[in-house]
Amino acid sequence: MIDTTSNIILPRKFYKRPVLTVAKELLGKVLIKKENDEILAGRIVEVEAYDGNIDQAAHSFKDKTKRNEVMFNEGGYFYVYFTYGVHFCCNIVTGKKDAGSAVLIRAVEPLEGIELMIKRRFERSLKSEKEIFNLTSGPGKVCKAFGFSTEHSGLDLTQNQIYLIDRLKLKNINIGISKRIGITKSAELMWRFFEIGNPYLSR
DNA sequence: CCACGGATTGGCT
DNA sequence: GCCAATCCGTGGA
Repeated sequence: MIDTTSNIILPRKFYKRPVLTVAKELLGKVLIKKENDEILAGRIVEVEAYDGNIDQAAHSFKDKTKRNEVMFNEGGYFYVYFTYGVHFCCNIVTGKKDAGSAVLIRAVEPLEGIELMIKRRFERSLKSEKEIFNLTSGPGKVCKAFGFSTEHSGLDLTQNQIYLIDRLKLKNINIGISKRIGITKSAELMWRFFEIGNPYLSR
């Protein structure tokens, strides 16, 4: 059980730093979504950085539009977009206002509200024990399990509906680095960060 | 106005 | 491993 009150809600200044710094430090932090009587929580284990200044794969690489405008906020806002006509992906906006940078949440380790996540994601119960590793192991899967959609895009992560916490018991994380998955532009950038050996990673 | 492709996933060959 | 699903932003005619 995660204690969501005595832990520290990540403050604005955490998010306003450069995207690569924030991306790496997001590993191990806990993503929380509070609903009426339910709390959903997952420990972030895989992320990718996107930076509109130099990164052609970022939605913010071109000018501000209705779709990408949230990416131009200052750090600490939630950016959710719809893709392939099927899936949502959620991001953490970083940097100063108009930086156009964000971190994609690619995978989390489910901690709390797991039954509700299973219900939303599979619309049935688990077929096997190991299916738990397929629950939140990809960006679209995380959004399905948590119920994130574009209606949540633009939410302030320093408020108490959707937010991140730093657990008091810190543990060293073995960080792996690779190219980002599923993109063709700026594909050479090594901007994917993950916890080596964690069983909840994507793919 | 139309055609195309995408920060994905799951099912079928 | 390949490919359909299925919406929407973008770019060219």
